[in-house]
Amino acid sequence: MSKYHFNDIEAKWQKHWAEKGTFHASNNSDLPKYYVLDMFPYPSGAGLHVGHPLGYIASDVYSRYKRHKGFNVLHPQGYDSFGLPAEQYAIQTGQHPAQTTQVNIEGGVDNQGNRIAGYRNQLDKIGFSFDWSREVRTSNPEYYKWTQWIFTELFNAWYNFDTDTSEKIETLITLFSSEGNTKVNAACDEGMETFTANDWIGFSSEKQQEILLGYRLTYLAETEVNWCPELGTVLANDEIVNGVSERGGYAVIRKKMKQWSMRISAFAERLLQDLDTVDWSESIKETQRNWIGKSVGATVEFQVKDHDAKIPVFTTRPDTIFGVSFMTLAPEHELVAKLTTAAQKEAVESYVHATAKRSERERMADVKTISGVFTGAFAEHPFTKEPIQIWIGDYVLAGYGTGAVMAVPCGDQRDYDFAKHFGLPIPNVFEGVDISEEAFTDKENTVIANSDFLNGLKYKKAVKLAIYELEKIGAGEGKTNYRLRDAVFSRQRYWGEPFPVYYKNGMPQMIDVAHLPLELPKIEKYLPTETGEPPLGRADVWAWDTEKCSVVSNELVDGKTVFSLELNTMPGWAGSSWYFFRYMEKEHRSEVFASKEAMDYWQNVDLYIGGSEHGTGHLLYSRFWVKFLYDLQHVPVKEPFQKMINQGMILGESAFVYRVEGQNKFVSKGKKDGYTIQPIHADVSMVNTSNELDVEAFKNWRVEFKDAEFVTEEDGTFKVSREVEKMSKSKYNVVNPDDICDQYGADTLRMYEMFLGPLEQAKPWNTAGISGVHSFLKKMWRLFHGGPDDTFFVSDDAATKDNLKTLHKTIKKVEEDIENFSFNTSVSTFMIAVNELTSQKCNSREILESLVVLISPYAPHIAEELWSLLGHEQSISAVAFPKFEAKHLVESSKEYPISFNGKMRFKLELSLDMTKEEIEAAVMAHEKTIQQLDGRTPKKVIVVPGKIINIVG
RNA sequence: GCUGAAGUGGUGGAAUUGGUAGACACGUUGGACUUAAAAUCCAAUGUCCAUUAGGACGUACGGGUUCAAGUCCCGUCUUCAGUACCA
Repeated sequence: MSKYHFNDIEAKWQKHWAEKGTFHASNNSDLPKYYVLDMFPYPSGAGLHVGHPLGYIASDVYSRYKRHKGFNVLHPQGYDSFGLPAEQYAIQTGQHPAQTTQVNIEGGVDNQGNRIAGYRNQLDKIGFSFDWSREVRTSNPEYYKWTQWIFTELFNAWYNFDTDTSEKIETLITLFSSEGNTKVNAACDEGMETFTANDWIGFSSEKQQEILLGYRLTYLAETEVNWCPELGTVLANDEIVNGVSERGGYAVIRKKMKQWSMRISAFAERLLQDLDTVDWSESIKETQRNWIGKSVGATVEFQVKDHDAKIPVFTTRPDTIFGVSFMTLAPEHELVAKLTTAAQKEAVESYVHATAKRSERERMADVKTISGVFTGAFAEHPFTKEPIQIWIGDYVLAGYGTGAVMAVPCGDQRDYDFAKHFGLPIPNVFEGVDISEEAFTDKENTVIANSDFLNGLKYKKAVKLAIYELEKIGAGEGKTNYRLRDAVFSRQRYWGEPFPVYYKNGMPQMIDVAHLPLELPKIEKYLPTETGEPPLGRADVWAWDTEKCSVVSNELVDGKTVFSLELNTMPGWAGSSWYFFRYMEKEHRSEVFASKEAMDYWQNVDLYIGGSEHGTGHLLYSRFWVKFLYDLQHVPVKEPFQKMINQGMILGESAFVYRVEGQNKFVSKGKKDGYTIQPIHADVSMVNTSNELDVEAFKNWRVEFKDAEFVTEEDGTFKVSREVEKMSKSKYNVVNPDDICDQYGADTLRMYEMFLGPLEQAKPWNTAGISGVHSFLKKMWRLFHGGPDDTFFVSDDAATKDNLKTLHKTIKKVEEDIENFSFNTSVSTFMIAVNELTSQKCNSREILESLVVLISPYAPHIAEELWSLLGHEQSISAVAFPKFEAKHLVESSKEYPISFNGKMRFKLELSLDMTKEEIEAAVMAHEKTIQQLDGRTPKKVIVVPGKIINIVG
């Protein structure tokens, strides 16, 4: 073989790696461990486009590099295989989602006759060093058994704020029976009643269960949820974008439903603090901080006049307490109905009704409009005892803080606007500040005035004293508030994990791990039932027999030993919140979710690569579960992902043809002037690298284009215009990696994706540019094929000085680049190395062997092939990375740039042994210097040995 | 509005600590080889002026620090991403 037959080479080595299990990681190795993880994909029927593998290629380069560096590398892959598309496909076609999912992963033909390549086949073509023996699919019962188990563990736990850990529910029960709940500092539902030990012992079992539910880390509660009627399910906050569903863009309304929730809010402070312990980008940490939304301030209680009620509010500005001139409640606030006077009743009710009717989106759309109604009631200022009007207004959100605010118009712009609009007083509590135009919100320059004991104090001191005084009179206390809400965990869907829950007398009961997994039942249709129950409501065999410990027919439900099972399923993020532990275990997967030995060895993910779009969902939920599992000593780590890199999106270059408005006529890009045109997408596969459209193919693309007229350029070609957009099927700009592999090879694809630009940056894909990388690989191949008739040839002669210099500068640069995830620049470095070695006519074994190892993380197939041609029998994958030796880069002279006033004018080769004075003398004596100076005497000469010479004057 | 990131040739991008701006590629132009094509190779390619020698300008814009600024400082603009009546 003398030509570079990449297709043969790549198929050969991919087969070899699979057969030999080359990349299977060992769970007991003396080598240091390194765990590299990709965010696992949802296997959609559309298959991979060239944007998807970018992160996988980067992580694969790093994994292979780490193996060369002597690490035992775990680099697994799997599928986040529960999800909406498979279910919607099931609704349309009746095909079971499990079947669709399998075809999408393994390839085949779906029941609509579409040929599906299959994720696994597509991934295999790219030559990843994944350890497939540890594959995970979240929809496999063997896997979701443990997702269900974690759910039951959360159910059987509570959060103790005194020790700041999750504890077993038994410890809480013990506390309740010995001292009631008055001293317990736990995360619990709002408005939890207080009781003594005697009360507790006297409660019925149902009552006790109900109370415990208010403390459990996953709990059932009537909550106001984001209901999406089109999708027929509730959505979590992070599944809603701009007030509509992230998937499909459907309207979302507020609705009260009984739902499972996760008490993630208990972990808010730890989720925030531990961000400092991980090596993530500042922007993604910031996204998480915003989402957690910590704010420090105080709660203040306002006594309502003539009522036995207090209204608690949260404020970050207790220092402005004397600036309160009214209060505003959210229209949904529970006290509204009670407080409203008869005179205001009608106005208040119509306002409440009107806001309830508006969707989230409408409410967001006009934040500018100020609206509100006076309730007629008054509260009392805690210090001055002055009466304060109580209003309602939709600028106050029911879901944040206490759903009520103390309005300080002089210090808050929204309160200010509200006061101006309704003619309410605006007292000024700031010294020397003009508030006739707008509120004064700056904290730094605050000096408090007109505020009794706070007068003359600056912000920080005033806050402290205000809280102290509030606590003294029992009207408030210091308090930290978080924006992070508990996460709704129920979905009214079929294709998700069933809850391991049955109901006895209306109270939820967990199924013991010994009887898990609780597998999804078979149903005929994947739609909600006619009575509005979730799809599982259609199952006939969906009841739990507590004696047989198995699922039985619904007909057997008797309320004594056989009970109804939960009809909701878990959300998409359940399975992805712990999958990184599952990969660690390969031996006893049905017995444990991951063994202690495996977890002690692998610890956490050293490098996690994936998109930044999971900043608030997946990354927050998995951190929460890991902290919980850590508290119960199920896992040895507090954080799942030590270092994270977020790869940028690869964008597509869409092709547009211009259609003349109202006619079946298209004009080429250069001819469009004078026409009223409308751009439409053409499939990029019909356009060549010079932007010429294959007109015949275009005519055949759509029936309506068959007889279209085409106005071409002078040379007869028809040109499209290009625009960079997100890669998507609907924009006809998708490039399939399979095609690139067939045409140029996986090694070319891998190197080109790395060469495109910095990993974390968004960048457009341009197939035309791939030829540069491809010719580079061919050129490298030729370096090893300098024998007669281009046969393989390397010599055992000693390497020249130049050869060694090229090699070692390459080792140094490539090593630094990989460590810094600067993969694009190392591809350039390889090109420079091969260009140099080619012109040096290098065929030295010593040099070429090292070169092959250097490049093998990037282009593993060609590296394996050349390695075996060099006479090695073992795979190159574990060969030691070449060692950099600085001695080969030592220079005796330097070509100095000579600048005049900072501008480089000429270069001069000088010995590096020379002193500053000698250099200066040599430069000043040079004829070009004399010519440049033109008789002037320089004011100053800067000599930086080894760097530069600058002559000033 | 707030937060974060970024603005460099026709294009993707490089310049890791202030020290030769535009590495490495794509594209374009010209040439070699070939009956031809493909493949390969060679040369040119920031803009402007100049026949050459050479010169002026040049890293979003305006200032500043420095012998020297894409890089540091101040101000402005633009783009992208996240988030938003958060009290």
